[in-house]
Amino acid sequence: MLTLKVLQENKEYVIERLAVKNFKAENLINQILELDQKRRSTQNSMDSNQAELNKLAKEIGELFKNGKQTEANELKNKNAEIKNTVKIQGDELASIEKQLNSILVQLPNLPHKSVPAGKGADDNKEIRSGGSIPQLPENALAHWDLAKKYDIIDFELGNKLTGSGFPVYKGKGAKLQRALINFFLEEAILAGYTEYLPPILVNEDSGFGTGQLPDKEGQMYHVGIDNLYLIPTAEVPVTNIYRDVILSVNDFPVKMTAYTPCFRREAGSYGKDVRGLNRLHQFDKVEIVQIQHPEKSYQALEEMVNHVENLVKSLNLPYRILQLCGGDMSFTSALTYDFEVYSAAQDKWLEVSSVSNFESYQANRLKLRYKDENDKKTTLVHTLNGSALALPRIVAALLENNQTNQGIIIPEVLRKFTGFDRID
RNA sequence: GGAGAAAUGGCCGAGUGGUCUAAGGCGCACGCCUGGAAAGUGUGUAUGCCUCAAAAGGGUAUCGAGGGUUCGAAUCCCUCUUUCUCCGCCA
Repeated sequence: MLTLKVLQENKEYVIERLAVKNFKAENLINQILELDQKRRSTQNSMDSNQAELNKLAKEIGELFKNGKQTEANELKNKNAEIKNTVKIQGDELASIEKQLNSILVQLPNLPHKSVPAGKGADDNKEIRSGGSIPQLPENALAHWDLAKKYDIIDFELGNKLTGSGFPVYKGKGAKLQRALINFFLEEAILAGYTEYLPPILVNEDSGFGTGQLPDKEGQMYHVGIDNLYLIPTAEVPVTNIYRDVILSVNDFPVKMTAYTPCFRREAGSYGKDVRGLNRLHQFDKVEIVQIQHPEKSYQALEEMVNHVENLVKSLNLPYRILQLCGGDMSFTSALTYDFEVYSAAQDKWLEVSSVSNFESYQANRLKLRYKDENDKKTTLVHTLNGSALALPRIVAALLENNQTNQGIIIPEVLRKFTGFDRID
């Protein structure tokens, strides 16, 4: 969430920036500033009452010790009144803080200066592209047909076991998944990321820390009996490793990677573009996360974009990189690049990665700070993450683009992980 | 799942109602000492919020978390969480 400080000091700027995300902030900010005013005066008054109580308690103690019962009892009466006031003020303060917080979390992150205004996907800006679109044979098939032809992914079986959107990978299809996961993890490790294997169920605090709760509650599967959530991305457990942590300057950069399955309810997106692997309820993904000094976070973002670009390049997939416009960006992001690969038989661009800088927005929720050696103050860090990469759409594009009459050709870089060079 | 024990600062650890403004040690930082280092020695060493133009300073809260008793709680009571030991179950 945004800090109170930025709202107090740069109200007009915040309103202007949030308009880029098509968000009208003025009313909410006014409410916040008013509540904050109340919070401070209440706290101020409560603290001085409490100071008075502490002083009286000491005096009463002294009087008892000296055997002056009567005087002690007089002071006790005086005490009771102040104590009651403190109690009322404490309740009031808690209520104000609760209100304040509930409004504060409704404000999205400020988009970076470079973010273009826009309503949706059509207004995203292409940064660059690469690879070449393949010439497919006349009888080219979409990946769901190829999956059936070579018996490597069974969508109907997933329906039987769980429901739609939970495919079953089989034989070389299953091994291809494992190979991709290994390839992506190895590349991340080579790039200096530390591998983690985190839990895939998280508690409410973690969901709040990275911004999934309370805004996107309906998008996560919830295990009610234990009040836990299935993660929609490894970002959640991995970033939360550093919840409530104070780093020192020489801890930077923190670079972490993790493979996890990801679970998304995708409520409201039935019907369109959900065929085959295009949109699933469970899928595999390798994620990269960085925790950075605020001055270095945009440099880190570029580094992460380059990392992801090298992955799609090495898989020989035609790709393009988009900078998202304000209207298409997530609630928590300050700047996002999306990667899309071209899936030739479907004739579609498919999003396979999203790389974002959250600046201090998540850090503020996470209470993730660093301490400067010189001024001894704590400052919020910047957090970033990106998919590197999400598997299903990569598999879709690989199957479709690499189909030949002799089977599906496995990209060179994957062969040491698959142990085979084609699916036939 | 059942029974018992425990949770204190970066770490170890003392502390069973007021002198806790949390002993002592380790670590770390800075100084002194030294030719340099070690040893020795001195000082400092948490976080949030409020106050202050800022800094300094002051106030307040925090001893696993949340409630309660009391004029006063690290200390007493209740609930929860986690860890350890034993029992049960189990890949």
